[in-house]
Amino acid sequence: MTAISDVARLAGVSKSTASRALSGRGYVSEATRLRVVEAAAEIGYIASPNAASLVTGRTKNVGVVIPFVNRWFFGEVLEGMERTLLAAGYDLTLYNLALSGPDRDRVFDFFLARKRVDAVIAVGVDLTEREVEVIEGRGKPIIALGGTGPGAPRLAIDDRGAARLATEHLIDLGHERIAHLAGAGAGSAARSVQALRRAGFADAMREADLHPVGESDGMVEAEMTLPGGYAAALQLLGHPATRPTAIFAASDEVAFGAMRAAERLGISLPGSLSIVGFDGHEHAELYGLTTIEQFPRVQGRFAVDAVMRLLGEPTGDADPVTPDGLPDFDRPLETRLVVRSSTTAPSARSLVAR
Amino acid sequence: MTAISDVARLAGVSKSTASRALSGRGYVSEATRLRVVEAAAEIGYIASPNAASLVTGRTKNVGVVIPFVNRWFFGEVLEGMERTLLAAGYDLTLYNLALSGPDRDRVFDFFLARKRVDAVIAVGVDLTEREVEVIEGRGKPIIALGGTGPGAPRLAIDDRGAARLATEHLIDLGHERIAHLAGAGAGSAARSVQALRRAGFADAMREADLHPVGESDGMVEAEMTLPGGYAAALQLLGHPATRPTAIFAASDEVAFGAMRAAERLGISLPGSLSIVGFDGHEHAELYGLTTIEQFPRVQGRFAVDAVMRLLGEPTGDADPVTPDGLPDFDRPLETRLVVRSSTTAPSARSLVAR
DNA sequence: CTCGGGTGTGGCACCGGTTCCACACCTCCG
DNA sequence: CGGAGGTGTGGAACCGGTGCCACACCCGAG
Repeated sequence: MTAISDVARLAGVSKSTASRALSGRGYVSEATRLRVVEAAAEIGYIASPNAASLVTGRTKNVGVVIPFVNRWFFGEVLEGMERTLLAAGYDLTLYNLALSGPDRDRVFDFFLARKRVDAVIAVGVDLTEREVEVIEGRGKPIIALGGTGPGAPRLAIDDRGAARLATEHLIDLGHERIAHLAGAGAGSAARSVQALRRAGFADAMREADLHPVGESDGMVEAEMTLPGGYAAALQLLGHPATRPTAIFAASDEVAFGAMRAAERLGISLPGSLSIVGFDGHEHAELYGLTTIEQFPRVQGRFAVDAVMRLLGEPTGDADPVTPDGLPDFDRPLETRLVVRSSTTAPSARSLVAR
Repeated sequence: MTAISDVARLAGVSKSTASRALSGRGYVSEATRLRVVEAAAEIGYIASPNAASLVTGRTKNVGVVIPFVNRWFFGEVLEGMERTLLAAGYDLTLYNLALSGPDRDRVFDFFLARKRVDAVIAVGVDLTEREVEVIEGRGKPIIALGGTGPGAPRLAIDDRGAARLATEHLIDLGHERIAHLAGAGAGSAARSVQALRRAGFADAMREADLHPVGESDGMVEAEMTLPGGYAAALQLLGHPATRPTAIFAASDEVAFGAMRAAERLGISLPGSLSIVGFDGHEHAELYGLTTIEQFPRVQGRFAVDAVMRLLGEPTGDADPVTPDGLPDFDRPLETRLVVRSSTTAPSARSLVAR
């Protein structure tokens, strides 16, 4: 519609001067700069990012690959990223891919490979080497937030250590019959994060010389949702004889489902059953859930800041960097155990029942 | 990196022939088309969308404005839109704007006004006339999904009618002391949708000649979240003398909060209190919540289909259209009352206590 | 006074595609 | 047999910016 040449004509200067005046690069006298800016405002000129990208090779757009938007953790991360990107003048293009398969390949080989994004952030996705190569081969940074997989720089919490901490909290309270509601990797997403949390649970149990209750090492797989936790907990708590006195759930949503299942079965909380979750869900306080807090909104911001650094954009300084100003991919992101009313020492009766 | 001229050279044809062969427009002999396609595959050529948009004016990118990502309804809508867009070969650029103010203006005046999106979908946003004008003035379609406000074509449920239906369900069960947990418009988002639901509640009460309980016409404002519903319900249920026997909550999340508050106060459900929600949240079944179901994932698909129609793209035929093949913006989207265990007739005692 | 360097501006090529137009060729029909 | 019309291809302009380069001017230093 209105191009920079229109602005230039109206301001009585050349295209190049108009470009310099509007972008702030190169020499322009203050007087002409003002004339150009006014002319631009007068005709409602807005630069075409396409044309600019074509020559500069920068799109000011970041692609975000995320398996879910409607699980609390992912939604928070996404909101954190979007706000930070918007503030930096960047667009966020969303690729919501739940599964592996042709759709996933199409996203990496076509959508992300085109020159439409400057960088890629993969949230909770186990990237394959090939996927990382496709993106980096086109000269774009790709970073992972959570998830596992080789190749890409990663920002992540210490899932194994945090899971161990959660389990140790139960052990310290005196529990001996402890079960783990482990996340079942729906699709490929974040499957191995669940494996890390399992390992942390096993670490703590082994060290305390405790045998997990029930079959399969005291772990029951649950889909990482509230109904998933409910179903798995029903199964786990079904037989009073083998019932654990405490549960470590792989996520708060799973923990909420387990709480609901206990309620349904008439098991009082925390009297007969302690539950600890993982995430720091916004409802955890209301339900009195002890949990490992992580801070997904902040993580989203850190991920964007890291990408901005890799792209050479100026950023704030609140995020972790190494001394040379690059993002610090080695230091784990912050987690914190928050003890609430869902965990307590096991009752005398349940200890005897052992 | 690799441009179409490289492909052309390798295939031994001109740029224009290569372009025709790859895009499928214009005459190309089958033999040359094959040669070009092979050459492209050989060097891993992927067309630059920027260059194409520059001349065609189409970006194959849709901007989505949405106030929250992390509330169930909005998350579902977003996932529905993203899948549908991806299938159509379109990108989704996300603008998560919770509030009015300079950020919001910046999104409309700068981000959306640029030639980077072909169309805009605003979800649960009360668009101002100016905002619609900015987008349409640049020749791009803008449609609203839910929300209110003038100007833009809108796809929406019948909020008022559905709220009335929910309230009538309680009245039909015999309740007379009914309260409404009304949504407080956090920021500007969807405020007036909450007003429509209030009006539907009032319609039903008036028609049944019932006086709402409590001050302010039996309505207590709640933030549209679970903790919001909890806090508001604590307030509403605090005085046994004025306690309602039934609550219509403006959303399922508010209803869940109210259920939690009732539990905390020792009010048995549904014996002493019936609750009906609004949305058809994925946890409603598990908590036995009677609710007005709507289908946000499908709504997201419909919204995208409507935009595709406006852009002249071929689409599936599952969505509502008028006889002339344009999106049907007049027919309300589907809702359905689903009765579960959270609603029942009031107990004899509570009727006497009246 | 001359020369060097900083400042301000315009011309022009270029990014990577699409599309219009001209042209060549072939076929079919009157 | 000539012309109309369909098919296949290349040349070149163009989309809307950016950035290199040349040039003009001014000022201060030698």
